[in-house]
Amino acid sequence: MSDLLVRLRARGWRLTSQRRVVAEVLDGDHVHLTADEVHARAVERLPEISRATVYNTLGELVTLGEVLEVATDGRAKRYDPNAHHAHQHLVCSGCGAIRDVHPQGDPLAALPAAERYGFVISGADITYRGLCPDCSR
Amino acid sequence: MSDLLVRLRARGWRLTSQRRVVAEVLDGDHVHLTADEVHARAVERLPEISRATVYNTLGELVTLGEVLEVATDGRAKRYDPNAHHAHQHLVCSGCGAIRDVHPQGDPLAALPAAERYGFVISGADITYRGLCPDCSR
DNA sequence: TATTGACTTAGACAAAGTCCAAGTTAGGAT
DNA sequence: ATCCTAACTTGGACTTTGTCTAAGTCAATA
Ligand SMILES: [Mn+2]
Ligand SMILES: [Mn+2]
Ligand SMILES: [Zn+2]
Ligand SMILES: [Zn+2]
Repeated sequence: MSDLLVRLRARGWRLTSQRRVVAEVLDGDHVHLTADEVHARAVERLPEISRATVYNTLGELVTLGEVLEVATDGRAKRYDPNAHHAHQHLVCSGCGAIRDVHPQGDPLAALPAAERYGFVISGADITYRGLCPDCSR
Repeated sequence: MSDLLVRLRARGWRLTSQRRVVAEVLDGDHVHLTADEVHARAVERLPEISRATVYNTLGELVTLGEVLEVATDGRAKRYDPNAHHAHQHLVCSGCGAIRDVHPQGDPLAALPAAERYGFVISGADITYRGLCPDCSR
């Protein structure tokens, strides 16, 4: 059983086949699937799984901090299992490919107090945009 | 007539009452309205204006580079008339308020070549997140 | 003021996501 | 091992956000 499922069990989650399959589909690096993509892959392993359950499970994983929601374009949200390692995203404007990146330094340092409008700032999300090797040829 | 309408006229646009109203609604600083918000305000001035025209006009303004599309959350896109002055955004996680901010330095400098995966990078969008003075009380 | 192609409109359609009542089941209790 | 039940899942209705089209309107030129 994956570390994720162990943590979920420890939080009182029932380990249903549906939740196992969603967790399996989200395993890996540079994974940024939409809810419908998660559903399509889950259906391959568990044909009767419903869209509602995929949305429910993804939402619960986000609430628990096990998965990040990433909005890279104006389209569907993407779900990112790499939640325990702070990172930013590099997105191809041609094909939509997404890579995890780790810029140097603290992005908050670039924002002077005079530009903070009295906000208590908690973080910054950076989306680098460009063309991947395939799309720039 | 506003500078924007002059520029549109110079590009061969017909200056319809609908387009004037959309341009008026988008005037101002820190303006980041959704398409439906633009429509609601436009209807106050021109009751018969349709949703389709608001979407069409916003899309045209974006194509012409007169308005920016901003996706700060996973919800509706926001339309930003401050397109001729590069800037980033500070968003309140409580109420959704958005401020334009101007961080120092070049955000691309923080991304080492080893983290670029062969992409030709064209820019970076930064969303600072936090709580506004009202929401942090 | 007549003409006409650009523009606008209402509403159908689509994509992404939420919600609910009814049925199923994981896991603790016996 | 079986029972029990709160937690979970399901299909489908519904909502929000956005796109598209056919038919009607009108801004700009002559
Ligand atoms: Mn990621
Ligand atoms: Mn802005
Ligand atoms: Zn690409
Ligand atoms: Zn606020």
